[in-house]
Amino acid sequence: MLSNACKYTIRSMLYLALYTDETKKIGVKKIAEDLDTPQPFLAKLLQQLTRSKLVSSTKGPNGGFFLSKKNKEKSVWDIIKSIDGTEKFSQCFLGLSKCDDENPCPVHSIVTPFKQRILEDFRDKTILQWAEEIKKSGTVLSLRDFDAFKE
Amino acid sequence: MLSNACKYTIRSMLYLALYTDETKKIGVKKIAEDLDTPQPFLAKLLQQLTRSKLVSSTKGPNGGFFLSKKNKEKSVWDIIKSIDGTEKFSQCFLGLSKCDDENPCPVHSIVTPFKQRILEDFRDKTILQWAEEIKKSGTVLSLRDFDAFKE
DNA sequence: TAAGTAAAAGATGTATTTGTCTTTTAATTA
DNA sequence: TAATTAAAAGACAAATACATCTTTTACTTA
Repeated sequence: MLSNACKYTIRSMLYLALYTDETKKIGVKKIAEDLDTPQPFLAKLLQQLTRSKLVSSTKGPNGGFFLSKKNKEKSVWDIIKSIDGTEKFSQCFLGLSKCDDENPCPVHSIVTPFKQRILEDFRDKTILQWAEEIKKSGTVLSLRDFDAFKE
Repeated sequence: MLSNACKYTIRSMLYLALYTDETKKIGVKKIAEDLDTPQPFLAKLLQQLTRSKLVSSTKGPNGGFFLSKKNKEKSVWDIIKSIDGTEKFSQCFLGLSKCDDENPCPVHSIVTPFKQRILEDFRDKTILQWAEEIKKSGTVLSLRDFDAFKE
């Protein structure tokens, strides 16, 4: 459903929401290490998100990527739109060209409510809300053991 | 979630379940035309299914692909196992390496019941049952207008 | 203002998926 | 048994996703 690229970027956004702000930035190198993702690939993706105004960045010493207050109000859907596009979410799970309520594929009645439900979360919740849920539930964004505030 | 290859083969299996049996076979050319799929690609896939004993075939005049009674008792899960493999269905939707009931990702509680529900259908229903549902609901397997019994 | 740092940009490389083409093998039937 | 038909098999080609490397630009700070 989501490409690797998109999963990397969603995880990065959640990571950045948790550990950065206007005064605390983190470089790609550390992000990629902490999240256990390919570094140059992630750099490209973050640059793309920066162009789409979903992520903020500054160059030079003490520079890096971070999420501004505004950035944290963006949705996961915004990320998906920027990286993968949204076609997959409107297509039939079995690839039928004509699949709707009148002409349902065999899994239509299972897939449709799921899509609606997950799209609600993707569209209506902010990155910040997601990040707060993660903090509460103790979810780990990577198998690697990292300390976001370590040098 | 499913590759094109897998979607093509599932549709083909349903098509074969509806329109073929030991006495009525159909060649790739017609199947590909009717389902609007790339012909040589579908041929490869059907050959693979034949090797996996999910589809039956005979060469020569009046030959072609068909589903035997036994073939029709197979599940969609068997097709997925043969074409895509099943890893995707056990992986976290957001790509987190550690995501389970104790350590849920933000969409875990939405995705898990969906997966369980759709896996039931994939595993427990037979191809024949799926095909019968399709016949009842009038679902179309392709945008193209085809007559399976036309020469 | 020079040195150092980190993102931006663009070229390049690799793997997988998707798709095609050609030759071979097996079955049918005239 | 020769001609025909259709699948089987394997080599090949294109597109996309995934990933890296190198150079340039911008910012900081000593």
